[in-house]
Amino acid sequence: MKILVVEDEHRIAQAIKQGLEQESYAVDVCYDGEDGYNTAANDEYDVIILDVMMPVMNGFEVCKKLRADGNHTPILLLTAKDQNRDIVQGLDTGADDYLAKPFSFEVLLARIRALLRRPQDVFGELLQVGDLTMNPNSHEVRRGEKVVALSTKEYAILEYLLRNRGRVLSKNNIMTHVWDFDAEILPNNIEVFIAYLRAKIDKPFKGANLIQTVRGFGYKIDA
Amino acid sequence: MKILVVEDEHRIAQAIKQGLEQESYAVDVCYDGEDGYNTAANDEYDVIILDVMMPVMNGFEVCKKLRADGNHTPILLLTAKDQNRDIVQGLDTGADDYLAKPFSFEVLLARIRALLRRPQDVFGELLQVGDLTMNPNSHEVRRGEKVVALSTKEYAILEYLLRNRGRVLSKNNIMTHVWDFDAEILPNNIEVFIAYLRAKIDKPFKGANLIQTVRGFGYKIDA
DNA sequence: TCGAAATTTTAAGGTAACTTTAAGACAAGA
DNA sequence: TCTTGTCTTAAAGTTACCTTAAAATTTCGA
Repeated sequence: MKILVVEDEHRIAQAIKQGLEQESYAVDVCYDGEDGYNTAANDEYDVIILDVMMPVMNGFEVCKKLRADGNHTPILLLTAKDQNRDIVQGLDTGADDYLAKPFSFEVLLARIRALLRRPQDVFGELLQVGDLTMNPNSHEVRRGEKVVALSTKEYAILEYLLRNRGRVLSKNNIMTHVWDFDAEILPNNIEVFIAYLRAKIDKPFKGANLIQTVRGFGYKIDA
Repeated sequence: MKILVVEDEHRIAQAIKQGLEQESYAVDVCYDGEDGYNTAANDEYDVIILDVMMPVMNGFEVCKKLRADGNHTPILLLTAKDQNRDIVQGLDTGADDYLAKPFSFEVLLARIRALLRRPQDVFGELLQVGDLTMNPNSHEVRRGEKVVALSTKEYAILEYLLRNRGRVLSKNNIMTHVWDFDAEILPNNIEVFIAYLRAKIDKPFKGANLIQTVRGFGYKIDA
């Protein structure tokens, strides 16, 4: 899967590139609209991520031009928080989805997955460990038969753990994947959320505790 | 991408095979569980599609046996519509996803794509000496079948030894590699940790002692 | 738009696990 | 046998994590 990121802020562009590559996507980066347009026109990508505010040629223009060329690659627009009224315009230019900055990496990943998924895939994939299941489409989490209600952050952390089943994830990993790029939180915050998750998906059930602490390194989920 | 289909109903098996081949997957087919297990065990596949209801050996058994072998290939179970309550059991055996019959081909394709998107390298790297293994991703250390729990420092020292298998490492080497630059510890501290490690990975087991003292020089690990 | 409820964040105290130190016993080599 | 390096043991010191609760923030319905 090949993704093109067009974003003039190097720090953000690099963070996205690095994160996506860790998810084993192939990522190319362009730092302005014109370069982005040329790259997108010459190469085939599975998804294009376009920042709106950019020098030389903004995201809307790039998007419009690509569509005019008959290019149907799914496009995800990145907008600043207070540009919400521009979104309608953005989608009018032929973009498929948008995301307001700042956003967490997990949310970005989820949107990309959604764009890559075909419309027929109504039920989607199922993430599971032992008798714990998560349906990313319906957002439903179950332990055995019982449905478990999770808050946004709880859900995001659990999803991240499940998508890396068996692997130890540091608090830093969790922080950079679940929180906004520029968020600054205490490590203790992660501990608190892990405790919340355990209280909901482990403690009330007889079976093995799925969320495991690996002292000095982080946490992992495994049966 | 290579896919194994294990399904006793020839009509369905052939339909799946044909459809997947049109999507340019390489497809092998087995018509019963035992044959399926043997094929999966001998060949490397990217995804295994397993019918649950099968003669000789059912899908659950095949799945369980493959996982017991340490095979982590993504497995998609096919269940009959009214077997939903078996699903929990199915996922407990280590399957990654399931699909209730009858299903559309598009849904099957989407699920396969989802499975292929998963990070596969979670169980990739494995450090090994004799029957001692360390998985840096899951942080799991085993001697034979037995999982061994190590503290942070114990783990770090063992990892350093394993990455330099057969080479003699001085206490100073270990100190500078495992501790902070400015840490000041006694050489005796290393001896203590080596003793802890031996107590956990050598003493309780019949086989050869893996951690060896080289008097005057340091320690090495070797079979 | 306001207020209540839910969620997220911060903070502090407790605890078990881990690390370090120290001192005496032991073993190998001269 | 003596010296020196290593091993063992236990106690003291430290740290990472967990728990709890209150403060801050966000969400959402009236």
